[in-house]
Parts: sequence; structure tokens; C-alpha cells
Amino acid sequence: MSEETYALNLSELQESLRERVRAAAAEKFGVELEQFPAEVPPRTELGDLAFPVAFELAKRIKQATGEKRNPRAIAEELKQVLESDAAVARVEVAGAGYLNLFYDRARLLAALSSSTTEATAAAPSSEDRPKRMVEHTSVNPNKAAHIGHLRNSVLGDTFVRILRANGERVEVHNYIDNTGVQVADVVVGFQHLEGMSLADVRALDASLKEDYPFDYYCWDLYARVGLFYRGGDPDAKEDPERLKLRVETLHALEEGGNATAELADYVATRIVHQHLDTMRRLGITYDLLPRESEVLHFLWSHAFERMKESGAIHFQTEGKNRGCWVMPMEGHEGSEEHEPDKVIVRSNGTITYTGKDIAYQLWKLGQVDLNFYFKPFRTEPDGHAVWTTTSNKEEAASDAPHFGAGATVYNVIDSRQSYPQEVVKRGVAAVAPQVGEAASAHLSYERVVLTPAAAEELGLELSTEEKSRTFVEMSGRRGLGVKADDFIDTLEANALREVEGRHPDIPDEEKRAAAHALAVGALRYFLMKWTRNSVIVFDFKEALSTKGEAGPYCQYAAVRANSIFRKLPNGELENAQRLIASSAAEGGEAAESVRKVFEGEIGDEIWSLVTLAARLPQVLQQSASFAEPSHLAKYTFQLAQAFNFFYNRDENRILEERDAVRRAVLVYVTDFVRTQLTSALATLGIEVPERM
RNA sequence: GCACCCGUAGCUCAGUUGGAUAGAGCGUUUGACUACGAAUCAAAAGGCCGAAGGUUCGAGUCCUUCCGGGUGCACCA
Repeated sequence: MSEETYALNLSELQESLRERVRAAAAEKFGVELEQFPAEVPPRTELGDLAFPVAFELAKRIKQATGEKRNPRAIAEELKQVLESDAAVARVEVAGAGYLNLFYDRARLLAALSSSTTEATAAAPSSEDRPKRMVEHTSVNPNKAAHIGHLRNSVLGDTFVRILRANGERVEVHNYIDNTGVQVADVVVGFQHLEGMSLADVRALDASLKEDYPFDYYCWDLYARVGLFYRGGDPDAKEDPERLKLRVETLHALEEGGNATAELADYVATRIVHQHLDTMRRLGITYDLLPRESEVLHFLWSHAFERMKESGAIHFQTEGKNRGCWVMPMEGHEGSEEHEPDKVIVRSNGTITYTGKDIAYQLWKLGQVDLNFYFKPFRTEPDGHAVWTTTSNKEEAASDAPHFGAGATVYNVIDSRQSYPQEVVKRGVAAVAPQVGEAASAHLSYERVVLTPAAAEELGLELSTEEKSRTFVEMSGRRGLGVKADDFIDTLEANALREVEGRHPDIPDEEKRAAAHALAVGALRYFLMKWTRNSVIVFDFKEALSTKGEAGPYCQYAAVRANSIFRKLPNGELENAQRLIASSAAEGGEAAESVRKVFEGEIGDEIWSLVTLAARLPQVLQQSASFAEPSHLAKYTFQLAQAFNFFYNRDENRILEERDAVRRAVLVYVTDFVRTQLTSALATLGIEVPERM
């Protein structure tokens, strides 16, 4: 390696160059720069890095001294400072005063490989790091998961992977509302519509076929209950008399220790397992499943005390909220119909959803001393243990991990809950000012809706009003939605057909594995390519596509790169790595011959591919700080696209390249790109199959 | 009424914390497979970035107003 140790990756190099600019600005112009941007020029010909800092300096100098200086002249002075860095080959002053830096391509190329292996070797997250709590999925355990739920889970899981890729310590929660209205409704269905006992439901469950499992059964049953409440007319209002069944059932669930609660527990637990099965197909797992029943029984009273002590809530003795414990929401306007205060405990003594949420959030942040009892829920095939909470002390495992006590909390919840989430954040801050609002983040996202065409494909009869709209909302009550398992099945079947056609000779097991990887790639990419606050209008044709901006496109680029290495003689990659490293270390002619490969139009193209691939750590960092996984998805696609462009050039055909140095560079670059691409895809939860 | 989100190519969307000539995919038209894999690539066409002001050396990006769409503002969960 080089005799001088300089930055190993681009962001470190960039930071050290920025430091040089900062120092030079202070020394030469007496200006202290705080934050100033460094950017990637729009085209490689313009350089690898640009500092549009001369404009800012000209302004600051004028402010300080009244002296008017030309930005170009300022840039010229900074130019020399930057050129003295060994990693910088040259600097150009462009346009009105841009400082454009060109890296020493031979040197940087050699430095990149070592930084990559370090960056992609799944940075171990040390125990003493602050813990990031991510809650996602949290699907009501009363029916099969649909595509809208998948957006939540994939978003949450991808964010978890991004945090981990940044070396963060993460704990993943999937909150289980096992005593809520939605579970109660399905119980009403079993008990009152079908006259079933727990034993009957168990027997039914055991008798159901694979293509119509329990969660699908409940999906339909739930829709029937919705219809039942409306007296059989989907457009009618809910009948208060029939709704009494719901209230009674809900009451029994909260009470516990009765047949209705037992039935509910069976339904909820059974469906949680099915949800976990569904999510596991996409590579999604959890550390802890906190259940509402335990939040109510164990956590609430302690959290309630803290809320009262801290003055975050107070008892209302008059007005509309008389008899309630409320939290004032300052800055939120009240009106005739809307009180500015938020009710936490109702006048009948029951707790609102928001109240429970604040309690749970306080626990996540280590602000409630009490701990739950934990027991193992199940172990995934890869050995990952999933835990849950329990009210039964006897069941409690003594070797449970230390859950809770996180430094920050990210809740993946759709944007309609922005206001309740705001209340939770403020509530936590009111109870625990030292934690404040900054510890709570709402990862809000827009929902998945259906095109009218997609809704009709699902067999729904649309009203003329709905047909004229651009989209139709999914509705559990109407039983309208694209079931997650159905959709994954379709994706896998389509992919299997394609693989079958291309590689009829490979073993069936490999075909199925490839089809699965492609289905996951298509689905996860499809759900991740949009920014969080963009509504996904689900269209079958688009969601099933594997062409263009899609997961399989990215996988295909990696597969093609890998297949080159299958055909390369043993040891050629290692030789290429040695050659690049030694040429950079020795300099002189050896380095010159490497530089020559990067000259000209094609050289620029190859170099731009290298710098794009090298940007992965920055993209990961940015995706984490903006909490926006779609940035990573977009980047991954761009990298795949850039590789395909490189790959399709006749001049870049590695196996036919005769020039030893050029061939070594091509091998080295291709290896670097496939490593970064594979790493980016892995962070998106997408695997690269051997063949596809 | 109040708060938040969105308005960019025919369609669906990006646009890197204010930077250089606003980009992709789909769709349309044309071309490239006895292959380092065509789930690919090349090329063409397509734009008053909702409107009007303002701040700035510089605005799709920031501020104000307006227009048009979405979502919240429960003692529901």
C-alpha cells in the first residue's frame, strides 16, 4: 500500500479535503466557515468532487471588509491548497467559481478495495452503543396480512437493515394488539355467527387446506361480521343493537379468564404466527412481540403514576371532558367540536389508545422502571429467537435478553396517525423532559391503494363513483385487498416460469430458490422505490413487472457480473488486486499504466462507475439520517444501470481483453461493483441468486 | 375552521440538507442476440417544475399569497 496513509473511503477523503478548505479560508481570508457543501459534479468530466464555496466566501469577505472579490480568484487561491493532497491529481476552477477536484484514479482505486471489505463486513454493533428501537408491522391479529401491511413491514425492516449497516444497535418490535376491536369482531363472528366454541375453532383450523388457511378464513369472516353489523347491507349504518355484541366481547377480552378471552387468545396467537410466516418469506423477523394485554396489566399503572407526578396530565373537573384525565395540547387550536386537550383516561376509567401508546413508548425509552415478563415465542429456521411478553410469571424466562431502555424510538406507522404520534411524542417529553421529543420519531408513510382496475380484478363491484376515482382504498371490512401470501405466490410462480425457460437443466431446488429470491426482490424493491410520503397506487401489471426499475433488474446486473468470475481462471482476481495495489504503492510507470486505462471517454465512463459504487457508505448514512430507505433503493438501481452500461460496451469485454493491465483493471472494477451492489441489495433485504 | 402532506414529461415517480445543461421507469417509434446471460442495451420524441410575487451571485428546492387534490383534528381502535 501507499507510504502515506490517506482516507480510505470517499466520505473520509471528502471530509479531510473539506477540512483543508476550512483551514485555508481561515488563513487566507480570515473567514470561519461552519457548514458548507461538497457535491458530486453532474458529469465525470467536471471532476469527482466540487466545492461551490467561493461564492459564499466572496459574500463573507465583502461583509467583513467591504472588499469585493471575484469568486473565481478566490477559487484559484484555494486550488493550490487542495492540489497538495496526495489523493488529488488536479483541481480546476470552473464556471463562475466552482472548485472541481479530480482524484488520482490509480491511487484511489487501490484504496477502495480495502475500504469495501471493511464496510461490507456487517459492522458489528457493540453492546455499549445507544439502542435504536424500531417498531413495525403491528398488524391487527385477526386476518391475513395484505399488501398495505407489507409496505409497513418492508419499510421498517429495510430501515432496520440500514441502521445496522451503519453499525447501529437495533431492537425490533412488532406490537400485538391482541385485545382490540378487530380481534373482538372475529370472535363475534366465531361465537355468534357460527356458534363455535374454542374446540370448534381448533377443529376448523386443523381441517383447513393449505390454499385456504386460518388467516384467510378469518379475512372472510371479518368481512361477514362487518356486514352483519350493518344488517346485511354494506351501505347501511351499523346497527347499535348488534354492536352490543362487540362491546360485550371486548369487555370479556379485557377482563380475561373466560371462554371468550381464551378463544380470542387462540385466534390472535394463531394469526400472529401466520403473519410471522408471511413476513419471514420476505426475510423479515422481530426481536420482541409486546402484547397489548401486558401493556395494560403491567405497564399502565406505573406509567399512569409517572404521568400524574410529572404533571403531564391532569384530572378535568368540568367542561366537555369532565371526569377524564387529559393532556393539554398547547399550540393546537380548539374549536366548537374539537377540544384542544387529549383524553388519556376516559370518565369510565378506561384508557385511550393514545394513553397506552405513551405508556409503551415510555417503557421503550427506559422511563418506566417496571419490566414485563418475557417468554420465547418461537425460533426462526435461521436460529433467530422471537420473544413475547406474558402475564404469567411462571412462564417468564430468566434468560430473556434485556429488552427496552432504548435511546431513540422509530415508529413505522402510516401518515394518518401523524397527530396521535405527535401527542405521544409530546406526552413522553412532558413526563420525561430529559428525554425530550427528539427521542421519538414517527416514520410516517402513505398508504397503498388500488387502481379501480386492480379492485375489479379482485372481484369487487365498484360503484360508478368509485370507478371515476383514480384509486380505491383497501378495506378489511369489505374484505378488499391484495393478500400478501397470494401476491408472493403469484410473483414466485411467474419467476419460476422464467427461470424454467432459461435454465431448464438446473436442479429444481435451485430453480425454486432463484424464483423465491426474484419474487422477494421484485416485491421489496417495488415497495421501497417510492419515497415514504408518496401514495402507492397498486397496479398488478406494474407490481409484477421484472423489467426496468425493478428488483430483478438489479439482481440481474449482479448475476451477470458473477458469471464473469465463474469463467475467469483461478487466481486472476487476486492477481488483479495485487497488481492494482502494487502499482499504487510503487507509483511511476506501473501507476501510469493504470491511469492510462482511465483516460479518454471510456476511461471516464469506467471511473464514474467506480466512484458511484464507492458512494454506498454515504448513501447508507444518508438513508439512515433522513430515515428514507427509498434513497438506497434508487441508488441501487442507478448502480445496476451503470454496471449494465459498462458491461454492454464491446471495449469492456473482460474475457476478450488482451492488455494485461487493462484486463486487471476491468476485473478489479467489476469485482468492486458486484461487491457494492450485492451489499446494497442485501441491505434492501434482497439476495442475488446464482442464476436467474 | 385549524394542522400536516402532495402538485415536475402522455402515465407513475426521483431530484443528494439552495448549485453547473431538471432525470428515471413505463408507454410510443426505430435499431442490436450462433450471448463475459436480450429480465439487457443504443437512439428518438416528450417540460412555463400548479399560478403569481419575494429572498439570493444562483430557486424544482427557501418565504408569502392564491388555485387544485389528499389526510388528520373522538371519552373509535
